[in-house]
Amino acid sequence: MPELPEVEVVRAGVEPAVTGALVAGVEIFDERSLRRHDRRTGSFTEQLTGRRILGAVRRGKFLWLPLDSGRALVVHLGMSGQVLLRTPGSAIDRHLRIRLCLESVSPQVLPPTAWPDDGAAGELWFDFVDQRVFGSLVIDNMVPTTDGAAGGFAGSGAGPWSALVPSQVAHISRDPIDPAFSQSAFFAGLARKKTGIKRALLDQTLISGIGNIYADEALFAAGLHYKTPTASLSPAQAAELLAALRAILQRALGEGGTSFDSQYVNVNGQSGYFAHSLEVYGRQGTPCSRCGTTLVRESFMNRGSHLCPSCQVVTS
DNA sequence: CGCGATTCCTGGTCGC
DNA sequence: TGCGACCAGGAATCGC
Repeated sequence: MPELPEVEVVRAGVEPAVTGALVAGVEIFDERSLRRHDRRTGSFTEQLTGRRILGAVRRGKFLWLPLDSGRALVVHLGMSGQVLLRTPGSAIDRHLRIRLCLESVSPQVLPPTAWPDDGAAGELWFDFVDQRVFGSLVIDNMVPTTDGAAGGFAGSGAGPWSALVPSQVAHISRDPIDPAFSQSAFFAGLARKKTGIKRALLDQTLISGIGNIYADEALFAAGLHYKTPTASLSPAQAAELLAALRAILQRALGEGGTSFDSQYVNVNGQSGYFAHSLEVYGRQGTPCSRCGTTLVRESFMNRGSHLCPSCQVVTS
């Protein structure tokens, strides 16, 4: 389940390989991965073929590649999406949905597993692989950010596209490790909403990049029950929750993200290690690391919520 | 207007 | 052993 750390691993992996590359061709193996593309502005293939990629940017779980046309290729991994960089001639993945054929890529910026060892220098496959087809690729127009800051995290890249964001991403809030994230707006939003804290964390409009795994982990770290009304949080509790979110996202990022199986991998097909560091997610039936109480898994919002019934109780 | 339920989708797993 | 039911969940959309 790719969340912010997993998407950032993908962004950092593709950035050096795609920046400056020319899209020489597009192969569509499954139209469902283009479900969110608005065809009224032109076909996906027409708007991508012949364009040059200028960088790789991420906000929350959304990734986009600005194009020299002024638009951007927006990538969302959904539940099971992967981006794999491959040398032409590699075996076809079972769940390959869309392939971009890239040209004029300097061999020295390719990941080691994509180094060409024959006459294919400068050519690279950008494979969008997605088993459950919840992810999507779209070509979108760019709009200015409301605060004038960068649209998202772009690594070492910058350009005229920096203070722009794809229109399909504009309604998503900044994520908590974005330098332009507004703490005051986050706290004000918590005070204004009339809903439970986990629902607010998963709703990407107040804060972005958080999914089911890191929501459960952060709520455990902050000692909060998932149903705690957002408006009931004290300033100290809200600050502690935000600090917990940042700490967990940064730690997961440092470990290459969370992988349970081959469903989430980096652009070279390798798994991250954060699954070993999870305190509550998937650990129902085992003792809480803080108090020893048996952890439980409850059904909430049609998904699992993992928590310690002693450390995490509704306070109001 | 905003919250919360529904929908999209596949493959692994479980029970009969 | 085989087959059907069920579960995992990000985010747009719809209904109330």
